[in-house]
Amino acid sequence: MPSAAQSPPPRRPGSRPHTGRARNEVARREILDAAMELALEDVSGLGVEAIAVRAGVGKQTIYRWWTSKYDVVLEALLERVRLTLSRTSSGPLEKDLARFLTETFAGIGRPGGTGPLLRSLMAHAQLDPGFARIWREDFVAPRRAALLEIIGAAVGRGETAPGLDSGALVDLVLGALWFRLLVEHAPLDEAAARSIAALAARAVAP
Amino acid sequence: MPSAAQSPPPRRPGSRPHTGRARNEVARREILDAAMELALEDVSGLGVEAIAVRAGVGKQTIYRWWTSKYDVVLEALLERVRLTLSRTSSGPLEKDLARFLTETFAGIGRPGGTGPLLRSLMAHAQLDPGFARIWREDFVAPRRAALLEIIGAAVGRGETAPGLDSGALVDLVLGALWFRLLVEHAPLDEAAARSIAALAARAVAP
Amino acid sequence: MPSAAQSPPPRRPGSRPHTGRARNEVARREILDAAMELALEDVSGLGVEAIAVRAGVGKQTIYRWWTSKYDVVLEALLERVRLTLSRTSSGPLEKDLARFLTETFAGIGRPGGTGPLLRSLMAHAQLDPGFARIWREDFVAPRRAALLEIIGAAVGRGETAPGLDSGALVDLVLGALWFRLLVEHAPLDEAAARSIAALAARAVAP
Amino acid sequence: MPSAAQSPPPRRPGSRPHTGRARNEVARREILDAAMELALEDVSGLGVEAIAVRAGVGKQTIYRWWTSKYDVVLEALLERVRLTLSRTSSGPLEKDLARFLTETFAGIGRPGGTGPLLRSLMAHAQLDPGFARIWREDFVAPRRAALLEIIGAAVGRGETAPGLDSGALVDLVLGALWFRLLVEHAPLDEAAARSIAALAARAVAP
DNA sequence: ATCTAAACGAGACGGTACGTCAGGTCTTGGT
DNA sequence: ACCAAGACCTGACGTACCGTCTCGTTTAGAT
Repeated sequence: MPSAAQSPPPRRPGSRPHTGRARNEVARREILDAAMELALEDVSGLGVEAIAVRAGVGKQTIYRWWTSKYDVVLEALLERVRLTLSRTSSGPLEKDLARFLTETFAGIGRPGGTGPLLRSLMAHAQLDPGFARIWREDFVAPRRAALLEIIGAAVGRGETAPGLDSGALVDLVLGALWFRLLVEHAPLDEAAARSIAALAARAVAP
Repeated sequence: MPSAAQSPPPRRPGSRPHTGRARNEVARREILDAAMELALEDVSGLGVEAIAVRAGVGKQTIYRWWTSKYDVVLEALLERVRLTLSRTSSGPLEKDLARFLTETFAGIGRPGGTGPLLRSLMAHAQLDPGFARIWREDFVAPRRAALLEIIGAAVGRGETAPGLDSGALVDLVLGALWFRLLVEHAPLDEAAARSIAALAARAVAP
Repeated sequence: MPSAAQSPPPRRPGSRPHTGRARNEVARREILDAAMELALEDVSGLGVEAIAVRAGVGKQTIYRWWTSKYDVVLEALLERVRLTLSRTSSGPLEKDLARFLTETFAGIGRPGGTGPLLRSLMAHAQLDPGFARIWREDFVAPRRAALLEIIGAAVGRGETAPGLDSGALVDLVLGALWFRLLVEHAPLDEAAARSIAALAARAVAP
Repeated sequence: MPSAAQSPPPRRPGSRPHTGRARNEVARREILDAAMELALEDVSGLGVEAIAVRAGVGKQTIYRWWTSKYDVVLEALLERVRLTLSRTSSGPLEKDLARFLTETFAGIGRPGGTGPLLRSLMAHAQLDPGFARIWREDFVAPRRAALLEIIGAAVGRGETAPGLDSGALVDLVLGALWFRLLVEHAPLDEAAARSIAALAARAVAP
């Protein structure tokens, strides 16, 4: 089940302006909301059929605009967390990292939080290369970029040793986060955030 | 599809010595081998039916001893990598870590390596809580333990700062590994191993 | 495996005119034809899977409209023999009965005839009360009615003694037919038809 | 699932008198009793596994002596009804027939009677030619013979017309019985017995 | 005001894999 | 050699969900 593009289907710009009935924005909203609701209630109960029924929509209306249920959920997720990325980096690095992680953990771990959803999407990315691409580019990459920005600011403030491999550091931090989320061998609480932030800060200290 | 226990079903030791036909060890081997073969060839083409056919075995014989195809593959994987864990830690820490990561990356990335299989199992653990448990306990935990041992040796050699949160460090290192494996945004090569090892070693240096 | 209703699922007439894709009549035909073919070739090789494959149809499409393979075959049989019932009764009774039996025996005994199929359906009716009902009502009852009509005509012509229990006579005649078909201790040939017709005619003669 | 021989497995008479442990007659009884119990309780719940469990016996012990569960049940049935055949024929024919039918109907229709069992065996005979043979020879044939004897006595008493096809008459009578048992469109009560007997007697009257 | 192409709710369709079930055979260790 | 237990192979079953394909209806923009 390859998945390739997201929401708006490819429409060559120069073709014809438009004809026929316009897309029903209400249906789009209903679908996204239904998908997110179902995902938060019980990820395993998420299916195109279920989304369609809850949204009061035909299955084809979903397949017309998305290539799979995961594309739907990802789009819903992206809308929901669009403004969540706090990029303020007032320094020092350890504090910025701790804040970043604490905020992220909060959004994930809160009851009704996005944790199960994120896990499910990451899981699907392992099975569907097409989805893996948009998952990587639209969800993971921005979060890596946000962390890179925080680290870059620290570099600018001269808080770091020279020759730092920022990319690797980002992977250490985000990796720890995801690893704990996916394996559930340790909690994602504030203590964890502080521990990880402290280690990461020490790793780059001059 | 909940998954709970692994291969040998719970048989209280004191109950009865045994009666009836004994388990066919050949069949067990054939099943595990078939599962591993199929998984390495094409993880997505892995199904109970396919395993049964290739192993020359009835489906029921698989369901009698395992709860899902993932239990089978996990057991096969565990047998295959049982002795892979190199726990030698001659120090210094950075070198030990680099070796650990390099070896691990090699087993994963080699053509015909276990990378796709690991990804698929990690993915399934997100969907099946029962499998998640045995995955965590039988596969992930031993690898965390191996790393903890390496770090513990470094502590013993006095290479580390006091007050180190070893668990968090393990999660940074393994997390980075898994994060790159799952998201595929960066290669798992020797340079990556060295980068990660260097950062980790710095993070704990006194 | 209870079986309850036949082909068209109950749709209350006043509810809704219809929505969604209409039933595919071609598929219906293919299924019935495939079922009948398979049944005539080898009743024991009849299975939902086989029907589906030969009809070029998904199994679900069969289960959507019928409750079991026997419902399918019965419907196919009913279509095939719909007009087989010769109800002409020119008298005298013995001749009419002989003709009725001869024709029936021919349809049953002919190579590629419905004999094995009828036996299989009668057998299944013993195991599935739901199927027994439609079998009785849709297949057996019409044949009893046809015989009753023949006998009724003879009564009208004054060929019979008063106080005749027509139902019992029908059961004697059809019973003899089925008994021989099911037990196979004696042939179903024209001589048999004449013997049975003669005895039945004598039984009701004034 | 062809079924061929009944209880005692083919043992060439001249071979060896006997060696090894003797057949466990208790097990045989337990098996037959368990089979009959299950058959009378709920024919559909009858299976080799179930019989074995209730008899406290291994499945193999059943398959060693019988070829299928139906052979078992048939043997149990034959033991149970061995002496049921009342062959007294004091005349006149109509009365003898009525008595024969009434007694048979009673054994079948009584709650806990053999009706469902007979139906199930007749059904199985349609699916298994091997069983059909022993069913015909060991169960049906004796009952036909009993009726033939009754009719033969009537012939001897000069109650019948010349040129009577006794076989056909038997099939009319037993056929009516079986037809009503298998299709259940009419009761098997005393009135039915009298109706059938009356018609049959008239059919052969001089 | 009409025409027309597209979107829509509904739901039937072909397909794949699943997990279950019963039948009949084979093997173990004990009697 | 028999037995109870129970693992084994086989093959069909009925279910679930997927993604596609009609239906007949609705709606917006072009004419």
